[in-house]
Amino acid sequence: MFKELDPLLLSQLRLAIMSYLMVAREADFNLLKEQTEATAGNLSAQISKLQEAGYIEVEKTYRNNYPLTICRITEKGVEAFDAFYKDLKSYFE
Amino acid sequence: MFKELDPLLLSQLRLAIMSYLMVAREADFNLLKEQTEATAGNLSAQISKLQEAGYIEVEKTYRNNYPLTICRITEKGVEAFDAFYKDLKSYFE
DNA sequence: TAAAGTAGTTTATTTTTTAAACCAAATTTT
DNA sequence: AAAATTTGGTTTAAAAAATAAACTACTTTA
Repeated sequence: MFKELDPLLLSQLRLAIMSYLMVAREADFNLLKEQTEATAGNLSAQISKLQEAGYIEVEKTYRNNYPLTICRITEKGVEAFDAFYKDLKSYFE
Repeated sequence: MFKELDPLLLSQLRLAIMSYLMVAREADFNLLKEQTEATAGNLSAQISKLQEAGYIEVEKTYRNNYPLTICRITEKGVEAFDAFYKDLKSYFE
């Protein structure tokens, strides 16, 4: 009847991060912060969870002498997002 | 960019309950338990939350000497479900 | 009448979320 | 050139949510 929904994507902020990355493919911390309107702490925490799950990869580097965190969606992340969308459909006929 | 998602519906079990009631309009406790494959405790807790929010109305009665809990979706519940679906779309283009 | 089943509710543990505090380095102000 | 502020985050800790397990109350069966 109802499909299991990936709990990692059943979260507004993590879904927004993934949704943005599905299109943009990569984004730095501040861009994600602007796009999702999240607080830095919450964003940092949710990025870590997506990274641990292997849905995104995170590169920590520097730009103009400031730390720069770049997030990229992985193939696994794309698959999880697509599956989530498909599973979600079972809840709306 | 991304719409706020009703936290009450951003829960697998509550969404399943509401999804079922969107079609069936009403269901008793055991039917919901079967349809959603939830444990009784979890179902009881989530029904209470949906009731408190006014998304469903709950009638406690008896049938064949056993307690019978009937859940019905309200107009507010229908609106919330429709709005949730609409808002969710912003995450999938 | 004791055991088992039905229909739930309550309790309590675990997980999640999220705001607030913190850190290190860079920049600006005085 | 200190002191204060800003940037780009991370860590912590308190609050909220999810859920399994225990419990209640009544009924049926053996």
